[in-house]
Amino acid sequence: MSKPRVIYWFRTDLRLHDSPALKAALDLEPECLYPIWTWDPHYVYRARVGPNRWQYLLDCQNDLSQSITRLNSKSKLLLIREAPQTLFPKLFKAWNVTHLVFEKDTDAYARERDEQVVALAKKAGVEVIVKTGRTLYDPDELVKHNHGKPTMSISQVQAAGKKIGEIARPIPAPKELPDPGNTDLHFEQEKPSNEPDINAIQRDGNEASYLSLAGPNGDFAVPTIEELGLKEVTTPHRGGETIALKMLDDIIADETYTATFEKPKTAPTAFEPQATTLLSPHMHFGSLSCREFYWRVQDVVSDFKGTASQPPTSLTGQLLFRDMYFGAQAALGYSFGQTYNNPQCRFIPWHLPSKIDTESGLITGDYLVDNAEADVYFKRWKHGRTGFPWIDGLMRQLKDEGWIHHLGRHAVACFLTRGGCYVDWERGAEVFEEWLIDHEAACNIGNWQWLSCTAFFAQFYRCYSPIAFPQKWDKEGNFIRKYVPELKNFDKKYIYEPWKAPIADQKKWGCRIQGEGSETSDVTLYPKPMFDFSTRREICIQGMKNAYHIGLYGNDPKVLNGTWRELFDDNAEGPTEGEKGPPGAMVECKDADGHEENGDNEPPSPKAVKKMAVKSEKKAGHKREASQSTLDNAVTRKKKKGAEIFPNETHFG
DNA sequence: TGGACGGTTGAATAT
DNA sequence: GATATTCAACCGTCC
Repeated sequence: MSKPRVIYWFRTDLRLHDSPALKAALDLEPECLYPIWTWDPHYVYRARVGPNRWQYLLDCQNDLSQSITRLNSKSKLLLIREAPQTLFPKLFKAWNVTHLVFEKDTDAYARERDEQVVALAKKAGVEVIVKTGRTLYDPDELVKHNHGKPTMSISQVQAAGKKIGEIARPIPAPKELPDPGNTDLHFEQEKPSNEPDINAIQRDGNEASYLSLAGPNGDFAVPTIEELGLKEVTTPHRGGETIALKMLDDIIADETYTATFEKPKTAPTAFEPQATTLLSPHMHFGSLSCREFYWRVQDVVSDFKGTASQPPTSLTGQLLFRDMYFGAQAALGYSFGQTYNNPQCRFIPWHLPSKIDTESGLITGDYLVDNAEADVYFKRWKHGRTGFPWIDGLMRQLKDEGWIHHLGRHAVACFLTRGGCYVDWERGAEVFEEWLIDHEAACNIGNWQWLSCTAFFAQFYRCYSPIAFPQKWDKEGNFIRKYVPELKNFDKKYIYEPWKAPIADQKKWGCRIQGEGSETSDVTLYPKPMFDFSTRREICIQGMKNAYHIGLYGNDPKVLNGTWRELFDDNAEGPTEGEKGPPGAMVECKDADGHEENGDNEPPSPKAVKKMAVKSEKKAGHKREASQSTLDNAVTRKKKKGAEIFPNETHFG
């Protein structure tokens, strides 16, 4: 009997150390092992991926390929540019494959894809081996031991984990690898459709990833950013297992840091160096195993002489949160990523709700503008032009570097949703998906639900102040001086609220506080705050209180069919007007019009807002655009400029 | 059953 | 300046 001919399919496990699936492949003692990566059009065209995360992925692939070659000079990572669903049947035949091995992936899309691939393998007579390795526990096992329910708290994860048993010790990297065997591709490439191409906005060159199966040189090489047509890479953070293991070594060498780490005490304002480990993107791409991290930390903690920190605030506690979100996603599938039809997610009538495909019950990736002012808030938030230096600094760091501290993510997420803009958390999650180099769908979705108080967390009256909160760590405002350089000369007294600085001082410090964020290149200008924070906070808290009182969840029939509006006052915050409407929080009208300008640009008090809301006119057959007529006026003016500010926002509204 | 309690990371004020 | 208390009051879990 001939020896196995094995394809090892790399996906979210771009490493050689502690890979249970790779070990399973090698345990077959194969005649040949093909280490492959399939260039999935889902990632190229459908998921939101900015140039920085692309670069990180390419780093990981290059490093892995070199590591493979070090173990066997005939081998490397073979990148094949076709969708796995169409490629595998041809590949099985061409390479006479007997086994396909890969690491389990419980993401909603990945499950669908892998089910298809397994079925194709079965049809071709290829044996499939799938091993869990991405998380501390198999997410499906966590769910099973949590009474079949999504894991929604750390105590549930701990209880379920206890039943599953001890977390596995890491497996050493292989010392040798079999030859890959014949790599001829004597078959036609099936080019995937690039419609819709959600990543078009990430490119300024020609996207050439599918020109040929084995790449432009026919050598299966990792593509370049240029080949993918992507815009400039700006992050200083680089990927790859070699870097990841070095970073881990450095962390572990500092025993006190490792053993006494408490996440809530780390400073979101710290840079060079940051206060946390920066290992999250390595976890995402699998260039570092979470069990490797867990046990290296745990062994330091066990030997530590002082008082070590405990989960959930300790380093290992961070991994439990990750597993919790994976467990929630594993149980809920696609519905985890949206409010609509999600039994665990509270329904809040946020502004800028997602469009819903009523056939599938899934969000489309596009959204509706129920309120022009909220859309301006959202775009100014996204591009770091809110006029709140703490928020703008974080958003600029996110856009440029692809990483911000966890508490910084809290600050901007609270601000966009329940603590300022009252904009749908799904909008924020999409921006993070686009820009974060460590974007992990489960964790990102879960954290946005947490911060928006729609799941996992409920204390919506605990609201992050963009002025007071950062001062807990950075009274001098050094973070602001780095990421909002317009304000670098401002006195610390005004650094978090520069609009309060006297005009004479503003001139002296070389930056005037004026305008609405349209001047993006002029460093002598910084915008006025886009609203009065305490006013907006009151409006939001009232809105949350009201929505909590009504108490709907995403799978409520009234949410599914749109009759939830019967339960909300027409003047409540959000697209609440009328007794009937489209499903979810969808709205029929998109653009505000016909409002007169007045010169008053001051934010209204909560009382004034209430009064204006009562006065606002209703037009028959035409939904109200915003709850406050005066705010509409201010917005109409902003909106015209807004269209010029963000010319690239083609996929929005 | 209902009341106590915990919930990784608030803010303002008092000591 | 650091730490404790109060603020107003949410949810889900647990006994």
